[in-house]
Amino acid sequence: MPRTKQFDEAAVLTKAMHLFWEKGYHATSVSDLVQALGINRASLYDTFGDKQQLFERAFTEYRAINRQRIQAVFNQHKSVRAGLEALLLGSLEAELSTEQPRGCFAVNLSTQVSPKDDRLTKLLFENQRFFEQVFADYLQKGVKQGELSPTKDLQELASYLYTLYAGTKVIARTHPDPISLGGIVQTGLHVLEK
Amino acid sequence: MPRTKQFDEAAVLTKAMHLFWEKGYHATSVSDLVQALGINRASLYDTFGDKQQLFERAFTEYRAINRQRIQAVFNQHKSVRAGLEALLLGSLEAELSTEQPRGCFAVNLSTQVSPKDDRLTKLLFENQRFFEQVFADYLQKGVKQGELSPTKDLQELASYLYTLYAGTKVIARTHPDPISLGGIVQTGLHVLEK
DNA sequence: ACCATTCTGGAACGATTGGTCAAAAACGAC
DNA sequence: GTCGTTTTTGACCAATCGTTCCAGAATGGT
Repeated sequence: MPRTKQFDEAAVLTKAMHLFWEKGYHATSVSDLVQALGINRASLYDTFGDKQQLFERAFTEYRAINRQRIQAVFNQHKSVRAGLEALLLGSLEAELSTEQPRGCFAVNLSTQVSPKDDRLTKLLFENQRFFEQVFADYLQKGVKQGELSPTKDLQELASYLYTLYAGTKVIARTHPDPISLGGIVQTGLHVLEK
Repeated sequence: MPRTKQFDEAAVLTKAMHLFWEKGYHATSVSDLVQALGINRASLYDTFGDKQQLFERAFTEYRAINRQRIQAVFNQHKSVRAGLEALLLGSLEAELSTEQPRGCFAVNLSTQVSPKDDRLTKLLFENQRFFEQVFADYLQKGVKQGELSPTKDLQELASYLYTLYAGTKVIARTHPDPISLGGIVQTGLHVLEK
């Protein structure tokens, strides 16, 4: 009966994601959001509830996008080593583009959330475990292909790769130098060798 | 003529450091500080200027302490590999103690500071470069001892080690599991092998 | 044309933010 | 003790925070 939605909710959510991603939760005010999203203050509260809920939806959105992106990169490469390189180096190129905030939303959040905040801490840990599993599955493919030695502890290797990923994301925020980061990735991936 | 200082400025600064370290800049209010430091609001402003200056002094304090700690660990171990293990694993034990905030103040700050904040970004990059140099010097010692192959690019290795350090500090914040982290460190240090 | 509903602009809410000020209390020198 | 200086104190400031509300403009279905 009534009128249709005026604004694209998904597009607005993406804008919110970028803001929170770049500035973090506390440094992003509702006024900042209203201005950046281009919708009215009341519409924001009507659509998303409150700041906290908007933040969580934005983060959830990020997780979905990031998951999709990583799996796409993996599927594009037959060689596991090449896939991991592409993931770590390809996302580094993204750091240099101005359209996207630097670093990884989830990694940023890990250092911003209080360890006492059980809800978000748990969410972050689940996120970490999920990506470790994605890494582990991908490594398993490498073993089957004969690219990786079957004697390796894949779970441990996967945890290590996530740590390496997080580390590169941290230093990419303050100094996204492709040359330096490229060397780091090459060094870090030496552990894949038999 | 005047009177002597009423409170221990260094001790107060340490408390401020812990607060900022744990909660970050924006999430720490001046009221939080006043309560935690045990001094009056006006005394805080009289002694440290404003919130920003207090934060920078607290971070500077952290850098000094952390630098001292790292160099002390290195000096305690003849083997470079053992020294690096002790640094990465030893500080992990610190994560479990409740007296100290989790993670690394500098790493946390890297993901919290806006890349547009030239002042702090530069400070963080200097901090990174400094530790990379400490790592490189230590690795050099390993080469002289015959522990490391002289063919290695020590600067690149040092950058990698800082990245590994940062990564472990990130995941230590949400899930400081010594077993998992121990495995990650062992895996990450395989790159030291000739 | 009308109604239902959604969005807009703005004002206003109490709470909290970072920061200030004048007065009082605490001290060292004499 | 008394004076002079400085720290400490608690009240206080304007600004901003997240949030709510409402009257009117805008729009789609019937």
